[in-house]
Amino acid sequence: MPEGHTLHRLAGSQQRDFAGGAVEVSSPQGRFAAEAELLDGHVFREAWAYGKHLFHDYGPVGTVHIHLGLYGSFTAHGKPVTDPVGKVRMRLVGESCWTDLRGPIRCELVTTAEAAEIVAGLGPDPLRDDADPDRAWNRITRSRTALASLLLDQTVLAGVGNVYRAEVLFRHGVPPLLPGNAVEPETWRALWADLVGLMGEGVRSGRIDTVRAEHAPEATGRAPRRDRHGGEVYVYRRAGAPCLVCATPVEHRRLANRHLYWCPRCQAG
DNA sequence: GATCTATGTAGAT
DNA sequence: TCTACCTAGATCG
Repeated sequence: MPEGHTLHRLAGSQQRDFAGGAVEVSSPQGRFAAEAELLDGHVFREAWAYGKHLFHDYGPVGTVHIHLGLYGSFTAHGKPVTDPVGKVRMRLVGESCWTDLRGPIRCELVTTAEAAEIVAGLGPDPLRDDADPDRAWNRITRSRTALASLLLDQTVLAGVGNVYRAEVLFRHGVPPLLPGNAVEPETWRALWADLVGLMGEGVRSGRIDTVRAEHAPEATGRAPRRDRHGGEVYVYRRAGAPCLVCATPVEHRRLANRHLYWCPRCQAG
C-alpha cells in the first residue's frame, strides 16, 4: 500500500528494528541473490525515505534502493524466523526481528552517490523537514498541465499518490483539471500545508484518513466506510456514490491511465 | 481454478 | 496514449 506515508512509516519501523546491528540478508526468490550475498552480515546503518523511495544504508558496502511500485509490500515479524511464503525478493533478519519484501518494482544495490541522484530527481516531499514547497510551485505555476496530473508527477512533488491527490483536491474545492498556471498561490500554500498534515497523520496511523470531524460517520450518523486502503475518505474509489458533503454523485474518469475521482459540485471551482 | 484489480513507473508507440 | 510488469488478495463461476 504505497504512497509516501507508507515508505516513511516503514523507514521508521525498520530503523528501530535493524539500525546499528548486523543483519542477515537473503533473497529466497533469487532475484536479489547476488546483492544479498554482498550485504549479508554487514551492519545496517540507517533506513530512510524520500517520497515513495526507501533506502537501506550499509555504509561503504552500498545502499539498497527500494520502490514498492503498485503492489510491493513488506511484512514484519518477531523471531523465530519461518520458511518463506510466496516470492520473497529480500529477507532481512536482525537481532530480534525480521522482515520480508515482496513484489517491489525496484530493489537494487546502489552507491551513496547514486542514491543522491535518485533523490535529486524528485520534487519536495511534504513529509520531510527539508522540503521546499516553492520548488513544486515553480513547476506548477509554469505548467498548463492539469493540477491533478502535476500532483502525481514525482519530479514536481514526491510522495503524493492517487488517494492523497483526490482527497486533497476535494478538501480544498479545487477542480482536478484546473491547469497548473491557473492555480492561485494561496491555493497552493493551503494544499501543501494540508498534505503535510494529512500525510504526517498517515505516517502515524498507517492509514489515509481525510474526512473532517464534521463529516465523519460519528457526526453524520452514516455508516463508516473503510476503503480497501484502510481509511475514511471523501471521493477516492467512491464513483457514483453520494458526496459526503453535498450528496452529488462522485465523478470518475481515467487521466493519464490513473483513476481520478472528484465531486463535480464541491469542486466546481 | 480463472479472472480481475491495485495507493506505480518505465518504456514503446 | 498505450502496454508491460513486480505479486497477492478479492471476486467470479
